[in-house]
Amino acid sequence: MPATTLIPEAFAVSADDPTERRTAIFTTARHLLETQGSEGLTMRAIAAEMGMRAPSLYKHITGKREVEVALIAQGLEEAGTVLSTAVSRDGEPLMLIAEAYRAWALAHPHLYRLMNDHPLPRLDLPVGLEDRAAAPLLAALGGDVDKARAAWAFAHGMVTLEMVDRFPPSADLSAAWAAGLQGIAHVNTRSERI
Amino acid sequence: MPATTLIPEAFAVSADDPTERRTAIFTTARHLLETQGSEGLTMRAIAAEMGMRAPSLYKHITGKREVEVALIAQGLEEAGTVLSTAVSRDGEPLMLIAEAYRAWALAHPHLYRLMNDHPLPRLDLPVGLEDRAAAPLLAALGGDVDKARAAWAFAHGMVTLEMVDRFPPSADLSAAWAAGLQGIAHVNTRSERI
DNA sequence: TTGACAGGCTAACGCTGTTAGCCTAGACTG
DNA sequence: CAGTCTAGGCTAACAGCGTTAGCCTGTCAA
Repeated sequence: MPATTLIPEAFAVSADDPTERRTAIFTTARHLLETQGSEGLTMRAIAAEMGMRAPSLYKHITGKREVEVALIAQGLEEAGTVLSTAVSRDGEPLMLIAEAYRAWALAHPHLYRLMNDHPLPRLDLPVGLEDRAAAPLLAALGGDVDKARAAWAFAHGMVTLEMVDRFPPSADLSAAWAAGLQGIAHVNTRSERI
Repeated sequence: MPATTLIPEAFAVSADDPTERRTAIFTTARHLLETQGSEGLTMRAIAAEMGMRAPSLYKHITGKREVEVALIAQGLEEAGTVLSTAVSRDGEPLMLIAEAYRAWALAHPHLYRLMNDHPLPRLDLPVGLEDRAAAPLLAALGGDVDKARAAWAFAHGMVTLEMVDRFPPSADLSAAWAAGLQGIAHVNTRSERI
């Protein structure tokens, strides 16, 4: 339903473009998720925020899952960008990545959980998106995938445990981060495996 | 309602003890959680499994949260025991703990998630339970709390990422575990902080 | 002018946790 | 022994969830 069929649909983003309503749904959903958490992300709430009723959303999307997948893709995109930007600054790449990872996760805890608490909808995600988000970390560790996985798991663990308030208020988290990152960065993975 | 008031309630665990029905509810809930996951853990399902209706459960418990808290306490207790037992075997304590942690988590993924995806209900948990579960790891790292937190976060991250199928099937997880644990065990936390 | 249809709407279904209120069998008391 | 109390079942119902069916209306094309 572009105004004119001369313009291919993919480029016909105009005021009454059908994808605009979808985008608005995703934007509203993102706002709800960030401000109210996953419990506040309901179809009725999205619709209400847009001045309509929940069933009408289904004229534009197939279901709630599609909204979640869109937010997950958004999150991966943003996280990848944030990490790429981080390594371009002055300092030790691994530390810069870790700081950026933690900061982004804690700034968007609900989105982070939505992204990481369940298997990725890989079939519905842009190809390469997952790898793109992981690339800076892998590069910072010299392409050592074992170290990269260990560092990722460590960061993910630190962030999620912090989110669920699992460390005592007195805990020196900087020290824990340092212990984990330095250890993983400096260990000789080759010799360990012989 | 003990048969005789001569016996203090806390010790009057008999066939018609009111706590028995509660225990049965928790046992049923545990079974449902393990076999069907958290989605299968519904009040109606628990009741059905016990041959009754959901509202009747509320004669014995205050709500679903109490069931969850009981399962979380159960899980912490079991995990603590498993880790304590692990270090008593032959081998490097940290490795033994890691293997036991991973094995237990993967054997009870739904319970593990229930325990770790949200803040602990500390006020409703037996005192010392949390510390008891953490003690073996802290001991294995010579009482270094920073290393212990790092190792815990690493293990938690590895396990949760594995659970949500985040590593490619080709990933050598043993190598990633080794990289993380060796690194954290051998890093000099003191010098890092100066 | 007429027909198609995009995109709203209401009603409703089955699910969730939970509450209110009823009923009955057994136990305890006068 | 009769009467009362109550533990512990029950049904009905509520609000909220995602979702579907079916209706209606304004806009646009032929």
